[in-house]
Amino acid sequence: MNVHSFLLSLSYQIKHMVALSKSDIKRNALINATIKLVISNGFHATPMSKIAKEACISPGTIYLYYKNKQDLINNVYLHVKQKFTQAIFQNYTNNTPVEESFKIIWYQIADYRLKEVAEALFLSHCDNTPIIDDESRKEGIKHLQPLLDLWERGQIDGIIKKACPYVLYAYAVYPLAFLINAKQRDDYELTDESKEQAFKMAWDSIKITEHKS
Amino acid sequence: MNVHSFLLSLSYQIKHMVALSKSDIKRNALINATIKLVISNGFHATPMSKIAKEACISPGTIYLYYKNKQDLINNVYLHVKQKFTQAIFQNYTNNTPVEESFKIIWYQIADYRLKEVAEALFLSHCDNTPIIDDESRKEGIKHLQPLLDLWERGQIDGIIKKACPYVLYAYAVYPLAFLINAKQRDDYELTDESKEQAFKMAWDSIKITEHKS
DNA sequence: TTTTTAAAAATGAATGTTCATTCATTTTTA
DNA sequence: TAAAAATGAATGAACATTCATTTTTAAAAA
Repeated sequence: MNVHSFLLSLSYQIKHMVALSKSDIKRNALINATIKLVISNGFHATPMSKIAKEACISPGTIYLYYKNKQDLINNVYLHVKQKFTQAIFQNYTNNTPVEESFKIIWYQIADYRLKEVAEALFLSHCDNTPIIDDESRKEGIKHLQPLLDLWERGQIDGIIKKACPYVLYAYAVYPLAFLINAKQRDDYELTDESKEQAFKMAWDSIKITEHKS
Repeated sequence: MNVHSFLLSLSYQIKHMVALSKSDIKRNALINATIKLVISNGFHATPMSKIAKEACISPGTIYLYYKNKQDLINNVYLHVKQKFTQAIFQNYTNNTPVEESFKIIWYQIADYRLKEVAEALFLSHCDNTPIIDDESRKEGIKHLQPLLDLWERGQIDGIIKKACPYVLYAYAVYPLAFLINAKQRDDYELTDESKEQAFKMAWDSIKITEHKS
């Protein structure tokens, strides 16, 4: 590849990046503004005008991207949910032993929530509140399938308790949301050590306990 | 006790009940209306006029009982929180063995949430949302002290893991909130059997695992 | 017991503000 | 230079809160 064609392809790539960005930059700014304001004020207490200001665009522009306020929040929810599930399954392959797989996914969840605190709070907010349409909410749950499959595999192997996915999720994953919330609101600190401890507790709760013979 | 004095005391009691009720009936109607509407619409999407209508009083009357909308929600939150903690510790005495004590309290929590579904959803809503003032929120946490003390006792006895109260709470109590939410929203059913299973998972997560010798 | 009366409680229409959404105009793009 | 994108002031609806008026209460007087 000579210099000329390299520069040509580079300029094309940059142009293409910019072209992609055009509206995507705005869309991202909008999403982040929504998340930020919703977690600190609540959805209905956050005016569109403030979201617009935070995203450095005009209120009218929001309506070029989303039909209305409800459509905005549904889409932001789905976007975050997708990013979340994308992040947590990235290192997972389904031929790894169950406990190790679970550990990998669990740590991905913990690390995602610790890194993307705002998004984590936003998800908690949406999941405990009637602001999201039922349809979008159902859509958001689907993405967890690989984890449910993993649990089923564990159950077949006699490693994981025969509880339904809701119960397993409640003990193995949901507590993390509480810890992140506490970390934000109170003075609780989630160190590497307590993360390890929290994982052990998650695993202890869903694994089948071996009895002393 | 003769008939006369019986009737006298009865009329006194009724009068006293009615006397107590006067504003208490309204206050209760107001609280229940708020809970009902907040869990189905969210706080900021619930107008005072609707709360008033649901409680069968006039919008203006609310302001005789509460300073403003924020004051109303703070008070409802504290009221429910108090009722909750009152309910869950009612059979607890601190000279019962740790595991049994925990089981008693845990089942009280589960049963309260199953019976008072609206209140349970309301608490989830408030605890994951910025609608409650920090001050009221802090006030609401205090009431859990007996449970924290129990855990400390368990830690001293070497029965319960040496995790901080936040972590213990996240695994031993918080998952119940998820299960109740799921029960409401989805088709998940919480039977006596799965309740037992959930308790076992809660206990398995916080107890110290004995190693095979 | 019935009537009177002043205080307390409750009412709901009116007020002023906030906000979602629109659209005529301006700016940017290619 | 025409089409596309963005703007932000204007509109109308919704809502929290107020307060002049009405209703209820219960104690005092008849």
